[in-house]
Formats: sequence, structure tokens, C-alpha cells
Amino acid sequence: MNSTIFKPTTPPPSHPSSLFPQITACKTIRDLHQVHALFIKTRQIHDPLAAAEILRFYALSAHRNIEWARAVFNHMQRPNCFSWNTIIRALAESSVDEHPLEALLLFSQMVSYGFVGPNRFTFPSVLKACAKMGNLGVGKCVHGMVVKFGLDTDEFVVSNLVRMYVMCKVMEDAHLLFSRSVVVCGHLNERKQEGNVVLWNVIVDGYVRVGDVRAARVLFDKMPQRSVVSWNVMISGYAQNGFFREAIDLFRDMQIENVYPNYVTLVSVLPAISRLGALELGKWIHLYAGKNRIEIDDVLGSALVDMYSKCGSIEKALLVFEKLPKRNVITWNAIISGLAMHGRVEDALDYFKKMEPAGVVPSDVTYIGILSACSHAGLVEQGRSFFNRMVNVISLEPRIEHYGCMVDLLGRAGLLEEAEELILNMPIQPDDVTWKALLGACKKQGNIDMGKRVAEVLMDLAPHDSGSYVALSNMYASLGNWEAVAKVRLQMKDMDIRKDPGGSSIELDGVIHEFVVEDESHPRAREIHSMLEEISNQLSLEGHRPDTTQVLLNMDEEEKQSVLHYHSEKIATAFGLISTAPQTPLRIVKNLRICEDCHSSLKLISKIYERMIIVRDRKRFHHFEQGLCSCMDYW
DNA sequence: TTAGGGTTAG
Repeated sequence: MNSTIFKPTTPPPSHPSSLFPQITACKTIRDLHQVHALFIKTRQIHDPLAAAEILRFYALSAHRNIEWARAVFNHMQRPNCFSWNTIIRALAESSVDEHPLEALLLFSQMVSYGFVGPNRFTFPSVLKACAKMGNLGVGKCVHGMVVKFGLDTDEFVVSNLVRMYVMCKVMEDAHLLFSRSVVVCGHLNERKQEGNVVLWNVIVDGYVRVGDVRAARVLFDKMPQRSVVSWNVMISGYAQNGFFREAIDLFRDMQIENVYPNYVTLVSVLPAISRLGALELGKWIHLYAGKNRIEIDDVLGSALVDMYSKCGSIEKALLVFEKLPKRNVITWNAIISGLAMHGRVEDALDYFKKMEPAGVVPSDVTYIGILSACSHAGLVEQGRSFFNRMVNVISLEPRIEHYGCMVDLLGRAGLLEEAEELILNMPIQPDDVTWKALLGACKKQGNIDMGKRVAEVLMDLAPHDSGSYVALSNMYASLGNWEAVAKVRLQMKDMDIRKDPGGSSIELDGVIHEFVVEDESHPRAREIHSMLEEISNQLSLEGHRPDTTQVLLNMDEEEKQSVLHYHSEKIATAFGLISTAPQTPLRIVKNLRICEDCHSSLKLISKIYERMIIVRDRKRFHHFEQGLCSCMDYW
């Protein structure tokens, strides 16, 4: 990507001129207290304009203090419309739960006193308060007043009305009002709502919020104008609804259209980059933030830490973490989960220990990271102790994820009965993921009896999920019970359940190349195939014998070997080997868990070709180097 | 005086 096209962000606008330069000059709340005291002493505070200006600083400046604003407002004899609007807006925008309701109460006082009427600056705040409370009844009532005051064509009011319907989860009403505003206002030839970017942003955001990204995209494409916010809404909408590739594609389109990404764009697109493991693009984002003086605060920092660790570069994640001027609980969670995912258990526990002395209280998510770290390393006692501490000392209610970690930890360490006991006695309903952890453990421990039982539960719980059928079939296959295998496969066929296709991807010069099993679609398929042949020969020379027990089908040994030979992670590795300079580490992302055979093959490949190969599977990272894997074969 | 964000068991 060409990074030279980006300009630095524009500097903030200078302060507007003011009737009260003493107030405008205030830099802190202390400065304002002094001016305020002076105004009281000189009785200047009785000048409605002076009082309104003081109120505005307390209510809406960067150093806002609502209690002081309220005090000033309450002392006003007869606040003007400007002052009513100021205090209502401050309360409506506040993050304190009770404040939006107080905003509505003040609004009703304003209306019932009748000295000043609400205007086009009052309603956006009032509607914002309704939206925050999700109170449709009050919202509709306010809508009625908007119409009564003839403000239903004002662009600020209309976009807030639509937003209120969106936040009250009535998309039909939101859309109806949106389309009526676009048509009516265009027809009246007023300032056209068609061109009201905010109104369009609000409706696109509405569809994103209800998860209908398709509808959101249709509207996005129809927008008469787009601002950077429009792009941000759509990109984060894609990312948050699991459309990671679309999020990244749109991020690229945005640059083609010369719209400059801002802070929110970066925070929105990073999770998509993390999920796809697109390290080069992630690095580019990091660089872009630096070049354009976009502040890397705790929020953007957390997203970067997560991106580097999910893209296989845990060292870089640690560097970013250490350099951050401010870290919050999410930043800590990101680095702890990252270390856990990379099997760096000691480090994960170390960071956990450093958290509280740094003044950050661990959350339930922190414990998910810590428990998963213990489970990756088979630290049963430590895991049990963390779980007990969390419940009994910290008094955090365990969530299904914590139970999932514990089942995985106990089960894979061989304590299958204890794991099953935990599932049966947990106070919340176990879900398919919980049972899958136990099923995986049964498979690892070779306990077919329990495995069959668990697979049956799973088929009941998630009848269309191929995972349990495949696991059951694999278990029968490992016993050579082909009759049972055939039965399971027939059942799958009857229910039209297909095995999730295994896929692997590798990023090369910012482009993600994806491969599925036996993939021949890549433009360099021929070269990849001959590389695969060469790898296969080298592996045989090293004494590698393909492990065919995981191949589900009843085919002869030679055919099974051929399927293994063309597993997607091997194809991606072959492609990486022929496309990069010697010694370049290969980073591969796989959608399922890596199989036994690929795991042992990749260990050898790392030795034969002297490459570090970093594979992210569905659950964790494997760093293959010099014939060994960082998971120490416990996965 | 409108819109937008980061971490989470298999």
C-alpha cells in the first residue's frame, strides 16, 4: 500500500472570540473557580450572558464538572434558552446512568414553566437522552413535540429522531422516518436531507447494530456523500459481525477514495486484521498512526497489542505494551491472553502478578486468560487455585468461559471424570463449547467410551455442527471400526451435514493467500505441488511416517497419505517456502485445529528448511523451530 | 449543539 498519500491530521480549530475572555482563557477547572468567584464578588454573575458562559464551561468543556454546572444553573433566576440547552445537553451526554433521566426531567420543567420554549438545539439532546435510556414511549412523545414545534425537517433533530428509534430497537420506524425525511425534505427543496451525511450514518449504523450488514452496505453504497464516520461505521460493522475480509477490503477502498483513516478507523479495523492474521497490514496501521500523529492511547494500544499477538508477533505485542503511557484492564487482558495463546505461561502469570501493583484490578476476562494459560501448560493445581481464588476471594461469578477453561485443563491433563463431574454440577447450563472441550480431551486421552457419550450429548445440543460427528467418526476410525464410521457418515449425509473445510492462509506482501485441503486453485499451483512432492520426499528421508489415524475415510493407506499430504497448512507452508527468502519466518493461520500429522511434519520441515514456522490454529499458536514446537506437544 | 472504538473458554 502506498503510504505517501496520507496527510497529517488537521490541527484543532482556534478558540472563537468571546464576550468573556477571562472564561475563554481558563485552562483548568481551578482557573474557572477563580473567575467564577470574581464574578460573584463583582456581581457580574447576575449578567445572564456571563452566568451562561460560566455554566457552559462547567457543563461542556474538556474539564467538565456536572455538579458545578448544576449548581450554577440552579442559582439562575430565569435561565435563558441557551442555558437550559446547555444543562440538558451536559446531562444527556453524561456517562452517569441517572443523568439522561435527569435531562428529561429538566426538559419537562423547561416546557411546563413556559418562559422559554425548546428550540432546534434542545431536541437533539432530549432525543439523545431517550436513546440512551432506550425509552420508546418517551421518545415517541418527544417526536410528537418535535412535529408540534415544526422542527421535523431540521437536519440535527431528524438524525437524532432516527437515532432514538434505532437505539430503541425499532428499525422499521427508524427506516420509515429516514426514508420519509429523505423524500419529504428533498421535495420541499429545503436543505436536503438527502445530503445529510449524519442522517445516513445513523441509519447505516442502525442496520449494523441489528446485525444486518447487508442492508447497511446497500445503504452505504447509495449514500449521496460519505464522511470518514460513514466509512468507520461500515468498517466496524463488518468487523463486529464477523465479516473480517469485508472490513479490510472496505478499509482499502476508503484509501482508494482518498478518505483519510482517523483514530476510530484504526481501532475499528484492527480486530479484523487480528482475526485474519494479516501482520503486514497491522504493522502498516501502527506506522500510519505514528506518521499521522494519531495518539496511541490505552484503547488503540490494546487493539495493537491484540493485533501483534494474534498475528504471531508476541514480542512486538510486548514492546507496544511496555511503551504505552497508559494501560487499562483491557490492555492487560490483551497481553495476558496473548501470552497464554503463545504458550508463554510463565510470562502470562508474571504479568498477572504485576497488574494489581500497577493499580489495575483484574476482571473476569483476566481470569479467562490466566486459566487458559494454565490449561495450555497443563498446570492443574495452579489453575484450580486461580479458579478458587476468583470465586471465593475476589467474589467474581464464574462465567461459562471459566468453566470451559477448567474442563479443558482437567480433561486434557487426564482428569476426565473430574472434568465431566464439573460439567454436570456447574450452576449454569453447559453449552456446546463446554462439551467440545471434554470431547477434545476424550480424544486426546483415547477414552472412547466417554467420547461416544459426549458426542451423543453434542449431537443433541448442536445437531447441525459437524464437529461432534467428525470427532466420533475419528474415534471409530482410530479403532478401525469402519462399520461404525460408515454409519456416522451416513447419518451426516442424511442430515446434510458437511465437515467444516479446513483452510489455511498466509500473508505475502500484504496479500492474504488462502488454501483449502487439496487446493489447486492458486495461480502457482504447479510450483506448489512440486514443492509438496519435495517436502514429502525430505520427510521420508528423515524417517517421517504419516499418521493416518486422523483421516476419517475408509480408504486405503496410500489414499489417506495423499489426503494428509495436501492438508491446507502444508500447502500454505509449501507456498511460503517457494515465495520467500531463506530464513524468513512463515506465519500461517488455520481455521481448525492442526492435526497430529501436520504437527509432526511441520516440526521436521522447520529443521530441514531452517525456517521458523508460526502456525495459529483455532485455539493457540505453535512456534516450530529446529524440529521442536513451543507447545511441547501438549495441545 | 449530529455520527464512530479495544480484551473473553473449544
